Amino acid sequence: MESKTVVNLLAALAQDTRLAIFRLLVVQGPAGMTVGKIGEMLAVAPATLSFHLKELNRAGLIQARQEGRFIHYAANFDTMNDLLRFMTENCCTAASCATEQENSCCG
Amino acid sequence: MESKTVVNLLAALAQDTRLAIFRLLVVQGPAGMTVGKIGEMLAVAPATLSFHLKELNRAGLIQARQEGRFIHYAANFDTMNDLLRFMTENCCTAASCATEQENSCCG
DNA sequence: ACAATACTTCCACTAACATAGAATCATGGA
DNA sequence: TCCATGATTCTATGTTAGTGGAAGTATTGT
Repeated sequence: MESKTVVNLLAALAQDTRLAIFRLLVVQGPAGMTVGKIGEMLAVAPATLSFHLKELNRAGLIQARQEGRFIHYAANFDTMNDLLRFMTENCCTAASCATEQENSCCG
Repeated sequence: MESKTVVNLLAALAQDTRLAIFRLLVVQGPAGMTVGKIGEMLAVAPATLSFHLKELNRAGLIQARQEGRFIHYAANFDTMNDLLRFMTENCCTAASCATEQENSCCG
């Protein structure tokens, strides 16, 4: 995973509303949640919500699935897993920090 | 770990120069590295470097140690560990993602 | 005390981000 | 076809972040 990609992923999550959206979608699992429902749960205006969903989608952290006139967004666990692996390997590996290296959350 | 803290930590790392600084310091271990040396390695102007070091320090990701007229900055592994734990527990926990939950990089 | 070195703060500028009302697009039902 | 609904895009506005030259602070050696 490239350093530039990592920065984009971190930037995507480094915002209150977006982190909240992502955490919400993680709980929902692959089924995801409609834009309207997300907006309702988090009390975010449609335009603002759309903006943040676009950001998360662009980063690859969530993915859209159209169903009729509803759009379901779901967390992309693979991307999150890659990010966590990078962070663990590159940001937490030193003499003082080499006890347990084997991490992995989603296989 | 609070959600607001997490956003601050992610924001601190979501920048090319800062991620590079942190990764560099992680490799150096507790001994850390002087500001001058960091600037030399990454080719960053003094004022810019100082700005980013301040940001990382404010987030709690690095810590300063004065030695004579040199200031050594070292990665704060505890903070990084807490962040990784939060991310694993809150951003990667769903039906489709509950295989191995036990992660931890620095004890 | 003076000069040199190591960093930081100040400042001004530019670019990027966040927000939301209004307009628009797309889908499904009457 | 027309309308209602779900979601996005357009547009405007305010805020925050990143950059680096110049000036300031702190420490060491002479």
